[in-house]
Amino acid sequence: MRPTLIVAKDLLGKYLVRKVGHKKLVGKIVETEAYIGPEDKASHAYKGKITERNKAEYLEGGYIYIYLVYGMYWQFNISTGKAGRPECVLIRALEPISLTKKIKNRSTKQKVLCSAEHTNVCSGQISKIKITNQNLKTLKLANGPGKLCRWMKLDKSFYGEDLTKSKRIWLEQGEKIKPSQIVASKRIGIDYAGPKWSAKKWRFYIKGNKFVSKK
DNA sequence: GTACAGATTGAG
DNA sequence: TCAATCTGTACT
Repeated sequence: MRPTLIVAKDLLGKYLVRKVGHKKLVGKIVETEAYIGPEDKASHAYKGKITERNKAEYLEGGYIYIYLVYGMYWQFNISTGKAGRPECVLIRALEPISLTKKIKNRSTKQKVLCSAEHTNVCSGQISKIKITNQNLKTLKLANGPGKLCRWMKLDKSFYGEDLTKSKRIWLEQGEKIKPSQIVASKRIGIDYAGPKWSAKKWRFYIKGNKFVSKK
């Protein structure tokens, strides 16, 4: 079983695929955070706490731990480590891949304002397109942990599901991210855990990617 | 039983 | 800057 911090970095560039009806939503993982309980004060499993809400965090690696925050947003986590060890990786942002075909058709008449490239894997084809500022706005559907769950229609019904066996959500290899492209920084919104834990650079994102959540 | 903060977001 | 909205936890 691989260490959680390694998994958090390896997940960058992978494609998260969600099947809704006959349609597939595909998003490239561009931002993650590691939570390593029971030592980690920012973890829901701090001091080995187990509740109905967080018990999926104790599952062996590869299961879905999903929960509600602020009464309205779902947070999508993947459990890591051995069974009984409360460790997980929070997926914080996705770059929408499956939408670019639509965008591509529309962008032909628009001036290219942004030089960022975007990979299109619709219909199994891979091609690069230019992103305009307007397209960028349209594409920012999953640049935050709550937003990506809304986009992919993820909720409590996925609680404890095996990501390696599910027919409605799974991971694909995606793109190889070089270590030099990975930025490590402080985790977001956990200052209550105190300086020792909030200072840990356990948030990882792809350098320069336009779909990383703000800050 | 009641009070309250929280791994967020978007509108004003 | 703040409201929306709900669950676990720590109190009374």
